[in-house]
Order: sequence, then structure tokens, then C-alpha cells
Amino acid sequence: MSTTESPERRGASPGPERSGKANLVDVARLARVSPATASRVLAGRSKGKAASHDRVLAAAEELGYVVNGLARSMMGVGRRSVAFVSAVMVGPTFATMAAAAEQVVTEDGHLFMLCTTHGDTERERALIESLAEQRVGTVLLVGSASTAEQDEQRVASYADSLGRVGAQLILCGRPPVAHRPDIANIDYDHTGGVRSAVEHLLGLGHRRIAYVGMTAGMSTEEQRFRGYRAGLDGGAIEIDEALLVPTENDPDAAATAIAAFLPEHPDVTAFVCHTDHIAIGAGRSLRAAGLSVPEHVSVIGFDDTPLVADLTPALTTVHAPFREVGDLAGRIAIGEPFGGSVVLPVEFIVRGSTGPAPR
Amino acid sequence: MSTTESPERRGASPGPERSGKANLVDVARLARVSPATASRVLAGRSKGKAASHDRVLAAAEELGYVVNGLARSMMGVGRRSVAFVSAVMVGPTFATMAAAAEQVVTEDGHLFMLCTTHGDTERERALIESLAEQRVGTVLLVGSASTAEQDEQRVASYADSLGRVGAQLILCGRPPVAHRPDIANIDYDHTGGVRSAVEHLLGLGHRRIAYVGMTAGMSTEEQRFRGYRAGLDGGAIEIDEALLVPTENDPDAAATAIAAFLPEHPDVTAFVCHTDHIAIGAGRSLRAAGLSVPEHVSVIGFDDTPLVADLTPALTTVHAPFREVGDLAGRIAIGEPFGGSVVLPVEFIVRGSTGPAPR
DNA sequence: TTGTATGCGTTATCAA
DNA sequence: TTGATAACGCATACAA
Repeated sequence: MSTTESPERRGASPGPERSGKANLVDVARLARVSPATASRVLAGRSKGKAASHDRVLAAAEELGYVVNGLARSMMGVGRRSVAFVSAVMVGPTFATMAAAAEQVVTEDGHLFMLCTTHGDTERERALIESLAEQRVGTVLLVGSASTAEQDEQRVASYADSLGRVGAQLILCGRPPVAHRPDIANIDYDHTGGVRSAVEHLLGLGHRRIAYVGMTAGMSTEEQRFRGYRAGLDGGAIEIDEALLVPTENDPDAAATAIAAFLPEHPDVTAFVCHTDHIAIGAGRSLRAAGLSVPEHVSVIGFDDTPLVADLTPALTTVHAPFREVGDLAGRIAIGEPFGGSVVLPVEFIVRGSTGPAPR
Repeated sequence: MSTTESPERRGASPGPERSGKANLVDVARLARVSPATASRVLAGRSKGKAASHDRVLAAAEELGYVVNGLARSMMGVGRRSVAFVSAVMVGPTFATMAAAAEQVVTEDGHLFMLCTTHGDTERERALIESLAEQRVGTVLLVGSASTAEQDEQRVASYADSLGRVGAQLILCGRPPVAHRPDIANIDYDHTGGVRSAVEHLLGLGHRRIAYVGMTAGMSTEEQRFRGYRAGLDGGAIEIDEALLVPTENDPDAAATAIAAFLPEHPDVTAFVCHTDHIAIGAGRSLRAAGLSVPEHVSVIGFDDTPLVADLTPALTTVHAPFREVGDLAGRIAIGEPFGGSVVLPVEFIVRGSTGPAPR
């Protein structure tokens, strides 16, 4: 008898259940075979011919045996897991990306888990550490990144920690880490998207174009704002600092910011917004101020969030390839070879919230 | 020497990495202490006085040691995990619930994972099985459930499987399983919400009120449709089968269904929709048909999805307590005692899409 | 405080 | 095909 015979010894534990009611040895004993044989049968590594085969299956059924995946994993077999790590869970932007990645990953038989950091660096660090401890297969680190140098080093250290346990790190929707071409990276063209928006407005005769949203600190902010500058440059228009409306990425905050901005700048005819969320807040403020879109002012968002096509007027925006990013990330996670870094194109979508500049 | 000395033996594995580069024994050896001592120091179960303490820490640092959480879990210590299982990931309804649960669970030091079934029963079964194998602590099964009897038995079998590995099952946003009061259950008042909607319309003078969405097959559908019937009953209005507009829960499908329905029923003045998504599709169709909301027809949704307050007109809807459900589920998952079954109230929110019935 | 020995549940190896 | 035995990496009871 290789193990103790009293099941009562198993008490309540603080962590995961130490064991199920029945283990492999119990099953083997009931089936009058060795644990090795039971293992083979249960894992389908047996021809299924012998009578013992059926006895094992019956015993497992009778005992309600559930294989311990933790023990299996310790032997280096079993399913790998992929973790999707982002700042927030709510919101259709990341959800679309996560859904696409999940589709690919689970179809290949792996476990997909979604974790959030709430924008808290320490929480992010602790989470990655936990995932490494749990021997995660791949971590998808998603969304805007702080552009501070120490943050870049922190991400590099994630890659190292994960690498030590044989896991890979894939950066999604954020720029690559400098001097670390080994860290896989999938981003999309934030700058080009906003630049297209500005060019569209210039073509419609707009000259006083405001930018709504943060312009520095996070990678997404800086990349998109760069598109605004590039667009203006292309039109030979000098940037006017007074036309920058900083606001958090939230409709209410944006509405407040625009409401304060409007009285001072009656000559502005267009608002390029950092996100759809901000554009929605802007739209609210504009309407409240008696300005109609797009007759008096034009508004452009970014992301192409599902419902924005149903707003009145429908929002002109930049469609971000969330689905494509998630899909590609999922494929890399399950082993598809990948060059290291890629920037996916975005699509500028003209709807009803933009029109000719009023004279 | 208790373990083999050649690290090279560790090859590539199909499953999770069999081990990190360094294990506890390696650290202990470098620090010239026993594995037991190293374990104590690393787990913070040591006073931290002796010189060996520092040597262990230094050795762990030098080797890039990452504790194997799988092995820890096998000992019955370590963090528990909570899995949120729903049909879909995209969409702000479940995302809100998931975010609330995640908040509570991770704050208590546990791992939170989100998994989706894509509405596929077999996938759901396999997923729950996987989670049981991984010794998950709690499974939150979320969203509408098939009302077929075999499906109810299937859910009961989940509870049994999970129970065998010491995990608990919590049903969220779906009705309890008959004769299984041991399965925790958190639902909200679908029926009452729709009933309020109908009563509101009756009060505004509407008499020909259509119901848009499925009416049977899934629990949410049946519960909400029951509210429609109850509301009509209360107003002493007989139900007219011709006013039922079946459609999938999707704006495009709903728009198509309504477009086909309208010409035949010009006398209908109000549409009660199974979800906001459907209401949005209905709105599109109505507008396309030259009908204005709420002057000609009234529309009511269900869920109170974030953006619907920004539509024109803002959507009258039933606010579902997603946050509260998620929060409560999270608290139960981390050990808060719970009676077994609860139905949370909803809130009927009147906005711009409903008005007096035209004469 | 530290070390020794053992168990956790599984799979792999190798001999029968 | 089957079985005994040895890993896997960690924690802990017990002895020193």
C-alpha cells in the first residue's frame, strides 16, 4: 500500500483543495490494477482491449474521479494557459480583442484567462508574478503603456520573469520596448489614424481644429497626438496650444472640459478626440451649447466602438483593428512563428458627425 | 544530493513548463542551507535574523527563482482562483458584472479568470471539467440558461463535479436549479422589469404594445416575456400573438424583423424589447420607416447598456444590477456566508424614447 | 533555528 | 500489456 489509507486525514486547507475525494491510487486500487495502468487508461494511452481497461473506467466513474491537473502540469503535460492582462475589463474595445484571442486559444485546447490591473502598476507587477508562479504559457499585455523610462524597464523585467518559467510575453496595442526586439509586439497605427482624421477635416475646409484628450504620459496618447500634429503640419497649419483640450478618457469629464473650452474659442469648427468616449462627451456638450453637429462643428472619435454608428449623428471615427490584434496574438500564443513586431493598419470611417466647415 | 544534478535533462514539453530554471533545491544549495530552510525564508515564515536568511534571498535573486505555484497548490497552500464563465465576452453587460466580481476577488489575493463558452454546451462542459481539474476555487456560471430539463441536469452535474474537488458553483443572472437549493444563485428581477415597462406604457395610453425578442427556450427570454404578459394582464388587455416579433439578440436582426413587421401592424404604438441591443435595431427600422420616436411610437429596452443614454432619443430601459450581482458573487466566492438564492431588484428608467400614445 | 524525511498526485522509465 | 520505482517541486511534522 503506497499511500495512507485514511481519507479523513484530508482537512480543510487555506489554498486550493489539496486533493479531490479520490485520486489515481484509489481508482487503481478499486480496479485492482497498478496506478501506472490506471493512468494510462484514463489518459487514453491504452489500447482499450483488456478487461482491466473497463474496470478502471468503471472505478473512476464510481469514485467520481477528477484528475488533478496541477499534478499533471508538474509532470510537464496538460494544457497551457494564456492570460490577457489589461488595465480595465469593461468597455468594448479590449473586449473585442480579448474575444478574438480567446477564440483562437481555446479552440486549440488551452485555457484562456482575463485579468485586469486597474491601471495600478504594483497590481500589474504582482499579477504577472502570480501568473509566472502558476506557470502560465503566454501573457498578453494589452493597452496603453506609460512612456516613463522606468515603466519600460519594468515591462522588460516582466519578459525576463516570464522567460525564466518558459512563458512568453506579447505586447498588444502598445509600442515595442526599446532595445528588446525579443519581446513580441502587435500594435496598430494610432498616429496614421488621427492624421487621416485631421486630413479629412482640412479637406472639408476646417482650419481651427481642436484636439480633445491627453497628449502625453501614455503611449496611446502620445502616438495619437503625434497624428494630430502631423496632419496639421501636412496642411501647413501651425499648431495652436490653446486648442488642446486635456481631459480624462471619460464622457463626463470630456463634456465638462468642452463646456469650459467653448466660450473662449467660438472660432473652432472641429474637434478631433482621443477616443470615441471623449467624442460622445463632446457631442453632449456641443448639443447643450446649442451647436449642432455637423452643421456648426464636426467631431471625430477613435476606436469605432460598436454603438457609435447608432448615435445621431453617427460618429465619424477611426476603426481600430481590435479583432485582428487579438486574433494574431492568439495565434502567436499557440505557437505560430512571429517576426517580433508589427503595426496593423487602421481604417478611417466617415459617418455623419463631420461636414464642411461653416463660413 | 536529493535531486539529479544535470539541468540539461529538462527538455521542451508539450504542456506547461515542467520547471523553471531554478528550483528550491537549487536555491538552498547555493545558499548552503537545507530546502526546508530556504522554503521557510522564501515564504516569510522565518524571523529574518540569521545570516542564512540573507544568503537564501540573495541566492533566489541570483538564480531568478520563481516559486512553482503548481507544486504549492498541491500542498494545499497558495492562492485560490475564481472563474467567470459566460457565453460571450464582448458586450458591456457581462463585462460590468465581471469587473465587479474581479474587483472583490483579486483584492482578496485570489486569481480571477474569465472564460467563455460561445453558447456551446459541449464547450461549456469541457470548460467546467478543465476548471475542476485545475482545482479552481469557485465557478461563476453567468447568463441566460436553456430551460430544457436536460440542461438543468447538466448544471446540477457541474455542481457535483466541482463539489468533488472542493469547489463551489454560483449561478449568476439565471434562475436556480430546481430541487437543488445547495447551488448558490443570484438573479435579478427580469419579470418585474418588463412588467414595469408595460405598465409605464399603459399609463401613457398605449394599448397596442408589441414584444420584440425571443419568448421561449432560454431562461432570460421566458422570464422577461412573462413580465410582458403580466403587465398586459394587469391592464386587462388580452395578449395578441400577432404582436410578438421574434428576433435574435442583435441590432441588425432586430431591425430586419421590425421592418417586416411594421407594414402589417400600423396600429402598434409601442415596442417592448428583450434587450437594449434589440431596441437599438428597432429604433433604426422605425426611423427608416419614417416613424419618429417617441412622437409616433415608443421604444423600451432592457439592461441599461452604457451608451444608450446618449442615443437620440435617449433610451427608456430597465437597469439591470450587473455590478451588484458581480459584487455579491465575488464576496461569496471569497467566503462570505450566503443563504443560497436571491433575486436583486431592477430599476425602470424613463428617458426620451417613450411618450404618450398618439391618438 | 535548522535539517531529515516524507507526502502531494501524476507521468515516465524500464524491466518483467 | 502491466507493475514497481523514480522523478516533479514544494511544504511540513518531527528530530536534532
